[in-house]
Amino acid sequence: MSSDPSLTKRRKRSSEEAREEALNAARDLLLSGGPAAVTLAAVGKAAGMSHGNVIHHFGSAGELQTALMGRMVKDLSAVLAGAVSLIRTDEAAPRQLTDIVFDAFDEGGAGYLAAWIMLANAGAQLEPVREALHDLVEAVYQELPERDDDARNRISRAILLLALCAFGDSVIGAPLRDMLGAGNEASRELVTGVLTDFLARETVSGG
Amino acid sequence: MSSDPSLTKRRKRSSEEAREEALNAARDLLLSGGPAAVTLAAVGKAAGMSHGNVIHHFGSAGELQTALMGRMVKDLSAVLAGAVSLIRTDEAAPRQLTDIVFDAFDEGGAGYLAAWIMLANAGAQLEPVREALHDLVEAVYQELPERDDDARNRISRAILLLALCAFGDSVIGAPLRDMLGAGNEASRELVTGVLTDFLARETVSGG
DNA sequence: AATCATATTGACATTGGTGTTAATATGGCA
DNA sequence: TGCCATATTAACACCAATGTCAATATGATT
Repeated sequence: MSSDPSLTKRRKRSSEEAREEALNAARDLLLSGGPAAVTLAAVGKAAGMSHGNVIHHFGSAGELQTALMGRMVKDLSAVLAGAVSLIRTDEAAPRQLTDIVFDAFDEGGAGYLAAWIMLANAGAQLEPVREALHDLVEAVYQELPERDDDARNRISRAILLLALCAFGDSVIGAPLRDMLGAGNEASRELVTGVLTDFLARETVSGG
Repeated sequence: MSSDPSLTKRRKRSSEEAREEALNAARDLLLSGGPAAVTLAAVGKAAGMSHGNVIHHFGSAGELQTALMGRMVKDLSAVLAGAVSLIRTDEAAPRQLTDIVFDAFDEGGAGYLAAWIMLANAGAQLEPVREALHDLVEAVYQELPERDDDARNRISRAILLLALCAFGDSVIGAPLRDMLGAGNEASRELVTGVLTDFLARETVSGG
């Protein structure tokens, strides 16, 4: 009467598996319920383990937060790196670049995460993004027919605007677009237009 | 030995004064320490009252949060309304408009607040901003020499981009600009340039 | 001055999140 | 199969934040 395999009391995962499942649960909780929803008990329940076990794998609640931030920043960096390789192989129309970065920020929850990081005064956590952004600027730059300091500068500015808008849109875009009577794609179209201008202006000097 | 006026044990403010002082303290705490720093005890201490008194004036911690959100949204709306009247009197160069909105988001802490609101799934709190944005679009629109649906649409998009960037820059702008080697004014200059394009394009059709 | 409404306080109870520990089950390995 | 490292758990103590309440001080009004 106690041999039902579906009623297994415990399930022993590897340390990495346990961490990964807990981080996935924590991420879902953050996106659905905000920072306050990311508690040890809630994460444990969502991941199918006791809250004590979560502590066992991360050390403390704070370190769980840090790990979550680190993983999502890593994901964002990976997506940006993907954009880099795409740019280097394909011709990567501005709209593609826009979509990649926008998707990275809202699908992966990177926007909410970044906002959380900044609100928590943990801006240093974003550091790994620096290299990814740098690579992205460099990749776009290398695609330009005319390369000089001014061009690289222009690309940097374009990426800055792209990142600002992608972040902003992921966090507050929905209500803002609604207030302004703009469609779902409005922000992306807008940024794509600006990017196109920035990239097409390589023959004109100054501005 | 007990007649020192500076040692007054209690100070009885009006209900409105007490609320205002508590909200100011709560706002400062939010900006300096993040959402987690806004506790009844901390707010009370910063405002010079007991935490019980804070509850007495707001009803609960949640209602304090709601009140804080409401006040800061109201402040933001007021700043935007100020931009409207400025546009209607002065000629309001794009850079002025940029500065007003950017300042509203980072000086008043509206950016952090909006991020907090969105993270907490309280997006409905932003509703009062709708009218302010609408008025702003209308004010800029009325300044255009050539007014038609397309022009109004273009203004809406410009305001959307302005708001997205102002919000994004106030929350995550500092680290992003640093990563991209851009100066403090980079975001504003960038947006001003785009705004100028949007406003100057009134003679050209389409795009 | 006496009265009154209420802003204010301190002490208490409660709840929820965090962290600790000892005991237990699990899966790999010899 | 038996052993062992460790993932896992339940029960505990602890603390911080929230909320309640009775008592008190304060400023205004009469």
